[in-house]
Amino acid sequence: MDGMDAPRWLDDDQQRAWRAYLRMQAQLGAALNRQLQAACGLSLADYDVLVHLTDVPDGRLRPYELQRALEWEQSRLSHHLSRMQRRGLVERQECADDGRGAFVVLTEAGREAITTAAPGHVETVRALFFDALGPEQVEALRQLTTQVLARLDAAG
Amino acid sequence: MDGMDAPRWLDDDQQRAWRAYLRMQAQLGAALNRQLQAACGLSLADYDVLVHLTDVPDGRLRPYELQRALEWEQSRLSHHLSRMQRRGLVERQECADDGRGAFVVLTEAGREAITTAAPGHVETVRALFFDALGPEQVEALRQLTTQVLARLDAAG
DNA sequence: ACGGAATAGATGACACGTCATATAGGTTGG
DNA sequence: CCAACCTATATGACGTGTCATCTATTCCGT
Repeated sequence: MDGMDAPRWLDDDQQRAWRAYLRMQAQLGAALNRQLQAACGLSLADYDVLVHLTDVPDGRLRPYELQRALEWEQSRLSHHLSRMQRRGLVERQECADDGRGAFVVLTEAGREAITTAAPGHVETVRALFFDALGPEQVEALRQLTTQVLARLDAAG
Repeated sequence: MDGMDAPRWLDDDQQRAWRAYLRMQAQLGAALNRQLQAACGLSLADYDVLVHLTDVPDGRLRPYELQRALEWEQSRLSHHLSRMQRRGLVERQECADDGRGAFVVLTEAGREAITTAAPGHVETVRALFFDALGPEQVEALRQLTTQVLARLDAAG
């Protein structure tokens, strides 16, 4: 799959685009993380977990459902839930239907954290990202990322 | 800076674009990391460090220069260099001019690793990313990421 | 009913990142 | 000259991510 013979490099336009993308990706992620951390002590990962739990009746999901929704590795989720449990953001419950299974449940503290966090986070995403772009650019980005995702899915 | 009153949510187009971006960002990064790891036991971070060292005469830089080039936190670089040193990819040398200072030097193993890794890595970037896009899309991406970067720099 | 395969989840080891702090050497105004 | 300060770098603690592996169930074909 790799041992190529004549390495085709990226052309100048591709280089520029790639570098800019990598820089933006790193800085944007860092900025969003800092904002969330400062505003309410959550990480982006915490935020994503809490959003998914909030979106569901009873704030309660099987870990494997959460895993598929987040597209995380199983052990990443398991470790992360342990840490969030330690901080009181979620709880684990046994699952009556399936002896192997469990439930992750949003606690009151968890629900409050995400409720507090969401407006500021969305505002930051807008301020740092969408406010810099016109609607055509947003559409172009959606289109282009979707195409790359299709490619990634195809590659497995 | 955050405690907004009436939270303005993202509109549907923005939501779609944002979700697609986050998904692509995560999956692309993971795929590139896996490829590098499988092909030559390097991480993306290793790769970036080695590229910068390769681009310079003697393969030798002061850590603070490397830090600014990579836009990494200082302690991240220091820790990472320690790990790379342990694996024999770089060495540390004392700096005669400045008693506090040091040099990071590419070892032979380091130079060989990056030489081996680069073609496959570039090929993967092309295969997973640029092959999915037309030239106008590449230009649109460059433009859009550059605008966001300007915004991020301004927010500092 | 049973034995093997698949599924749900947890865990330990270890790489990676960040924050706060430590150390030591330069720089400079008085 | 030297005290206050700034710069270069390292480190320890701790949160995060991955891989390999372990356990307990459930499922399924015979």
